[in-house]
Amino acid sequence: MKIFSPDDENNKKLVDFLKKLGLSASEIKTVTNTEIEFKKGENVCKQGSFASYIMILKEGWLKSFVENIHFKNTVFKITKPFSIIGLSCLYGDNHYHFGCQAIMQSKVCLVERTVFDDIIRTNNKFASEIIKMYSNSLQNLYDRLNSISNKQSLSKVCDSLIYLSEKIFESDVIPPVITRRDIAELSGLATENIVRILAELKFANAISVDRKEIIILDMDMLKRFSCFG
Amino acid sequence: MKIFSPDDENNKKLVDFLKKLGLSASEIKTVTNTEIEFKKGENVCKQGSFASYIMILKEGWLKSFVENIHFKNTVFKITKPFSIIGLSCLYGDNHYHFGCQAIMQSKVCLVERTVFDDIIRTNNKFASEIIKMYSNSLQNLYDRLNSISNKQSLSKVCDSLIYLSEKIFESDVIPPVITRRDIAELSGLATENIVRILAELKFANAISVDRKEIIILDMDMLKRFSCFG
DNA sequence: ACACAAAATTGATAATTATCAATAATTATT
DNA sequence: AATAATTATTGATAATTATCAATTTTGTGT
Repeated sequence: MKIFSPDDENNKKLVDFLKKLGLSASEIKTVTNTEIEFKKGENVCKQGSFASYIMILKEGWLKSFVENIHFKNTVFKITKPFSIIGLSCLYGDNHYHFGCQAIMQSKVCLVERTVFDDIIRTNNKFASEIIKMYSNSLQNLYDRLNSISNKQSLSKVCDSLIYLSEKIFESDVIPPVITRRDIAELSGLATENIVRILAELKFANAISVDRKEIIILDMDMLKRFSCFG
Repeated sequence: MKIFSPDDENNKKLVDFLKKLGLSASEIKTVTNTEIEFKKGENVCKQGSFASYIMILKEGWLKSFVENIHFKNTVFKITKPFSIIGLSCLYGDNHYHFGCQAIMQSKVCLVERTVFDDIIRTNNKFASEIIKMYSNSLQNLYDRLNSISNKQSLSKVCDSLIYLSEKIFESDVIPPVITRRDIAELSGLATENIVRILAELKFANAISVDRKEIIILDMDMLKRFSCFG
């Protein structure tokens, strides 16, 4: 799978994405006006800080997480192009309730919250598409919460692998951009446990591992482990 | 605080609530048309089942949770009148990703998903209010996830008490309708732990306990414990 | 008020997962 | 290509929380 596309091709894809959401040419211009680049590891937004922007990921990969004061993170979403980040801040208490970090070099369009809000209020089709995203975000969060809160470590890791494969990369291959630590944070476990459980899954022929790349060989097995709890 | 109101007063409050969301008189009639009563402990919706309805809680109290196959539940929300349940099912895969149960006798208005969707598409003010609810739901879920995934038991219980006091009952008093088990499910812990931790908090004079009623005496202390992780 | 059922409580123990420490492998930098 | 820095891996141990069993308290229905 291609993780990186040249800029012009990427621009076109972004515009296509926004068109499908029902934005007009001028609205597209507005929301793609400000583009910021983030290096791997940089914070895209910081939990607790004032939420000025809604963001659109144009290029690269991000992870979104909740963090406690001891900097233990739980990742609830891996974000691929083209996705909108920060919808939960559109209304409410105006602060980010999560943090977001680039897991590789990424480009993000910043849209002022008020601008985004104006478009929603005047563009019905767009509002409707945004509501779909909210629905999906909630469903994803329920699934993550269920995995992290109600299951044991093997099932949690299987859930993370299924999530990455089916929802994010849409491939049997989970590329090296995802580290053991990312999987740990996604599963709510310590990194050392991930290593051990991946070794078990490899031994059971459910996955193969080549350096940091993970290939899912037996999705049914992962799903059985996931269900077992 | 009053948990139960006579029917006529309640009808008026429900209509007021819906008016504030921007619904017209005829729309209000549509969404309050079908009213169902649930006994304490009854399922209002079942995780995994087909999502036909969006629901409006008219009277009583509900808890929403994610459940695994061994019936271990994690509660992520206590619902009071007047709240909308099931917005996450408005689009997406058409199944409930959570379960919902009455924790006391409750009355719920059922609104067909398609009907709800139609109103959103035609009523801008309502759509905007619904988006606010989505934002709040996401923010609440991030907070719950952070508590359940990143903290230790004392902090988790404090978070649950703070949530119940500030967001749900808007009072220092957490009434007996909330059981030890509810707090356990809300905190992602076993009931026995809740008993022990409540005893600790009582000993520290952070709360007082009279049978099932919990009174918060020192909210600052709870918040310090919550932050500590 | 009585009997039954449900919920809360307490103590003891087991299971699970995190942490720590040390090393190996991989990736990034000069 | 060499070196530094990060990430992955392994084993041993500690900490946390769940589970189990027994008892008490509280709530419900007749």
